[in-house]
Amino acid sequence: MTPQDISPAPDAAALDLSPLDELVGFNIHILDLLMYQRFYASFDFTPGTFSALLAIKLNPGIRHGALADALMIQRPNMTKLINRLERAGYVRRRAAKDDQRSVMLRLSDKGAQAVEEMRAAIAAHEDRLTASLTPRERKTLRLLLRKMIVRLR
Amino acid sequence: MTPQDISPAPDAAALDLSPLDELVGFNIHILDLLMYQRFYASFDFTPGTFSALLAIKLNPGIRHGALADALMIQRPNMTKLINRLERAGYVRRRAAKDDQRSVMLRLSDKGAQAVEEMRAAIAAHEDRLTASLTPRERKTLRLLLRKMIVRLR
DNA sequence: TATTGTTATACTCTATAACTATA
DNA sequence: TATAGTTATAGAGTATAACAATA
Repeated sequence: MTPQDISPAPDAAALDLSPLDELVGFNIHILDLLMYQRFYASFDFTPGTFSALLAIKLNPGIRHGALADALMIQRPNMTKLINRLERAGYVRRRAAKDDQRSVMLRLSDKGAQAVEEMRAAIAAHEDRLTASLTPRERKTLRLLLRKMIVRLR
Repeated sequence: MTPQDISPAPDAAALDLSPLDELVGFNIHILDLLMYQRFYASFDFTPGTFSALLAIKLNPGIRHGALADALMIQRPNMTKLINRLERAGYVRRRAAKDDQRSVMLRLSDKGAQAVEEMRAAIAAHEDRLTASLTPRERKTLRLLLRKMIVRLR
């Protein structure tokens, strides 16, 4: 009989995950899951819907493919997302004048209004989620995340 | 004809995503996707496999449910993961003496050896992924991520 | 009656290949 | 021949409900 057979199994509070906690990748993943849970609990639209609408608003005429690349969504999946947004009356498709293969995206008035309402709600939500950080820490976090993203893109 | 109809559609390099880039949640999600891509390109095991094996190694006798909670994997999905690891000869299940419903998990010798090999490879991988940060920045990033996680858990 | 783990199943998200129409 | 977007489909990951065994 080894000491392992005697010592009681650790409960959730006493778990040792320290080597995992030191991995940036593990923490990024856990935090992504936590933030998604909060998002879905707070809104009746998805993060993808919001970011697509906002990106189209900021970049009217953006090409379908450029939007997919920016949000890291594959083109076939972006097609389905845009289909939903078009059926909901938020987004309009138009063929590009200079390249008939390309699809240019823009918001309808209804879409523009919807995204502004979302933005206000998202800003308040973001404040709640980052409440454990000071404004300076929030800025530092965004900066470090951006630095890694730019390098890995 | 509005100015939007005239101005060329922005290309990928000229996209304005600044309001999204200021959201911690958006950056966390993009970085999680990027790090997953790199992980899958570098290893023939999944992040979930590695973190489960390491957590069991660090906490021999950990309960099935406690492991699921720690890694934020639902119990039915954890069952499938442990099934695979048990079939591969890495993990052993044993009923807890004090509660016959509970399943205690521990690594086989083969599992313990496998996870040590993974750890070395993962450490080198983590170094490459965070190469854009100084050691001090890496520490700051982990600290800020942990701070948010502890609050949101 | 509640909890642990499992089973069965459905659902979402994502990935791959093939197709069209343009270039 | 290559590219943009679409379609169809398959696969992985995840979520939900119900069940058996135990508390």
